[in-house]
Amino acid sequence: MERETIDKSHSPQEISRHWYRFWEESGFFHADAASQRPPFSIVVPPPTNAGESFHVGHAFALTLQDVVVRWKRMCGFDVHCLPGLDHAVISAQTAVERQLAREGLRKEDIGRKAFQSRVSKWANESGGAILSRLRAMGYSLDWTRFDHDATISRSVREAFVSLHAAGLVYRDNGVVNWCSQCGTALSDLDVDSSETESGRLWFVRYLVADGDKRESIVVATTHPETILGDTAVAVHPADARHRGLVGRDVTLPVLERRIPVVADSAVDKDFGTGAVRVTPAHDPKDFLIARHLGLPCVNVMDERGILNENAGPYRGMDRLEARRGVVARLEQEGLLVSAIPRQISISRCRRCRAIVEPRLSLQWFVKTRALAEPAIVAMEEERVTFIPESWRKTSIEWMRNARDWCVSRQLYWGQRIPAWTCMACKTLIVAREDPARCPDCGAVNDILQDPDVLDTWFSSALSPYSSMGWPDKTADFARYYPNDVLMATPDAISWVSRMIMMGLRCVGDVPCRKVFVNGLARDERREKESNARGDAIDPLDLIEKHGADTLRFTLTALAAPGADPSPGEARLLGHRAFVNKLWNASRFVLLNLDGEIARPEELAGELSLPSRWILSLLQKVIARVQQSLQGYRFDLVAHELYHFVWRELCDWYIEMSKSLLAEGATAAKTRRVLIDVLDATLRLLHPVIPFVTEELWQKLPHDGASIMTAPFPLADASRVDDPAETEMGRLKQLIAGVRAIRSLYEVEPRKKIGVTVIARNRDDREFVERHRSPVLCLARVGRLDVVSANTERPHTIRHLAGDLELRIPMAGLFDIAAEMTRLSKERLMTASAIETLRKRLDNPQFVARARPEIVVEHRERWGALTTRMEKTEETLRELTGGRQSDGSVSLPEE
RNA sequence: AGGCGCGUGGCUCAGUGGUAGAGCGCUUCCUUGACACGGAAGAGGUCGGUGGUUCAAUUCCACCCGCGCCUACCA
Repeated sequence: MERETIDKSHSPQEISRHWYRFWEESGFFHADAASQRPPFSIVVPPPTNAGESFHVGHAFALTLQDVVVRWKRMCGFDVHCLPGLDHAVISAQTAVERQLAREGLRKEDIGRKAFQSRVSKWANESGGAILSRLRAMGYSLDWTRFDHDATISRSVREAFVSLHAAGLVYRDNGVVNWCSQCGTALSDLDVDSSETESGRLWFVRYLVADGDKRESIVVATTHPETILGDTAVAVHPADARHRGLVGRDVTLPVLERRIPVVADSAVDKDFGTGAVRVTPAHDPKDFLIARHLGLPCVNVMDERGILNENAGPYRGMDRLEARRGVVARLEQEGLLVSAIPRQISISRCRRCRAIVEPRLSLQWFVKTRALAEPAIVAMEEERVTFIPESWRKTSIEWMRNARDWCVSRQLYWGQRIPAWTCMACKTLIVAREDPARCPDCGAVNDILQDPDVLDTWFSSALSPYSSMGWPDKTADFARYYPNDVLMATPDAISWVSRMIMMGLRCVGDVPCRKVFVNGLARDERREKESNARGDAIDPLDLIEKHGADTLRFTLTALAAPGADPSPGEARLLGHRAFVNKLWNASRFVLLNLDGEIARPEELAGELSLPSRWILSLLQKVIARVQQSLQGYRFDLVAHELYHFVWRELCDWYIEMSKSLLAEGATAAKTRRVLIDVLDATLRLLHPVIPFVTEELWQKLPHDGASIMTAPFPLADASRVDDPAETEMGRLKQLIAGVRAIRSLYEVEPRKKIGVTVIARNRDDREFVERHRSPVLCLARVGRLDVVSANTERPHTIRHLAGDLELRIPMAGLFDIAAEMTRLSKERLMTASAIETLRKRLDNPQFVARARPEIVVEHRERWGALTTRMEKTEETLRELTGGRQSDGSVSLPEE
């Protein structure tokens, strides 16, 4: 048979590109709605196309997702998993506005149409960068179904119109988060309010109008410039200090406007002076008070954050300029009582980082509470389950507290709101199709569409079914909805919550049955990965340096529930070494295939101990890996396979196979076992490290076109062989025991030594004889004797390897004092272990109340330790005798 | 302030009501034909603190301390 050659190490870049193209061109990623196989579908949380592309957090969630996808596919499922990419309307628009600014232009200068085509171009480039990273990571996504614009806009209209008809979407004036740099409203989730800055709390005196000059009320404010928009001063109705002023007017400083003093229970009596200025256009709470009491609203700022005509002398200034002006004026007029330093929390736009201020404007809102109720019920009834479970509570909590969601954005780029106004009769029309005429007055002209677009998350929330062609009744939708699972990062939990609300409302079922939430990716400084900070790690750099398999294996191994992975350099190197180890184990197998190879059915006959042992172990590994995958314990999957490959297959089986391959009697079967075990191992590893496993699998004798369509291994109970595992355990202990003594006495690694085993009985003797060959080879023993207890020679190194007693005569000198120190330490350790057990066994309560098998186990352990103790003490006595004669002992050369 | 989570060897993390584990790092020795991205052997932890439940607590409970994430408030 002609076999491929294999290098000493592999080149991840080349094989990755090669195999990804092969998989994609072979159509292995496609879902097939006509398939007879059971369906399995996954919702992809779309990476935001925000120009910063794709960070480690995405790589983390998507890697775990691809592990599931590949595993399910190998288990025979027809898997539906599409690449996702959301519009990120603000980011896209901001990026293009910056480009324009460099050309000295504003979006208004080039017009909506031209602007949109520029954003579209930008989004394609930026999106392309993300999509190429998804490929580089090896994600097996169905690219043939990736079509993110055409159907989405129909889905969005359908959802919006039906929600509006049900009264769950409405248009109203409201105080919303306003980003004056982006020039748009933002939802609560678009705002980052974690930052504080040093500011001041100013105390300002408002004089009572028509009153005594001494009558006044003092209010506190952190934003003095907005007093220009005050329309009242509010106090608590039960506050005795101010009761007399309620109903009277005060004079607004600077503008000299008369405003009333009102009572409202929303005021906190204990804060500041207990009197609060009411600025309905710039504070959500004040807005509610004003609405309640019928107070006017005065907006003093335009959409760019510049003070407007309502600001009197400060018109045209920005906020800080106006603030300085107002403060100076108040000081001049003696109305500034005091100013104390204070940390003020500031809100920033998550996209452009500009400071966000509340501002009154006409917007579209989604009634979150009403949508949340059925979603909360669905979670409580476990129609959606969370992994880890605790996220359910977080999601419910989020839904309970969510305020109405502002979904309109004053942008040029994004899904236009399907609402029109008839200029003739002012009727508001919300419709699926562009209206040709006004349904009210019949006008055909001057029906203007709302200029606003929808929040990115509005359409993203629909993606679990919009991507399947909803609202059309497509075969995909019928087959793959609801999705089986959604795999998300923790910061997407509010997005997931909205998705569940929208799914239940729009299509009447949850978007997915399970939500898996992974840990939060951190950088090497253990800080949260952040796009906004701009120094996030680009997974592409890691891939180029270490290979996608290494990155994937690292992320998988770090995916312990609740743990926050940080794929630092050292960690990646450790896992890269594993990939290399696997490569070289495969190389060993490939280089040893010349010669007869037993047919699979021949393994049913007699087999060597190591072969029985590794096959038995493999079954257990398969079972544990399956179980871990089912429980989303990706960390355990990685650790299990790491340990099996390195610590069992390589360290023991491959080592022992060397002598088995050298003997005619065992060689053919050993080749078969090596191939079978490696083949199964590669298939087990394929979901985690797809590229290298494909490369190796293709080089090995194999059936089928690709490892990714090969069946995932199933445990074969008939191969489980506990006696073989026990026997192998004893053998490993014997070899390790000799090695430990060699190392302790710094025996030259090349030098062969002699070992005598003290056989207690026939069983011990036969055991050693049976395994003479691996002991000679793996422990570098030149001569192995088995003697009865009465033939032991004094003054040799004595060692207990498990239950076997070894005597190792050392060539040359050995230090009695050192040997005694070692044994004394061992005696001490053993004594303390015996003491602990003795105490328990002497306690009548323990014997009476502990489970009987525990008591038995304690007795057995106590017995074994006592025997060990006796041996150790015996040796110490012998050594003491030896020292009495000459202080050290010279032993004959072996 | 509230919700959730986390505190186990130098680092990152598993785990368990009854002998404390892994990977990386560290120490010593070794280029022996799969692999120096390697091999062999080691060192290293009173499992955050205090109480409680129990024959027995790193594990269960309570409180405390420290850290993280999220939400809210901040005139």
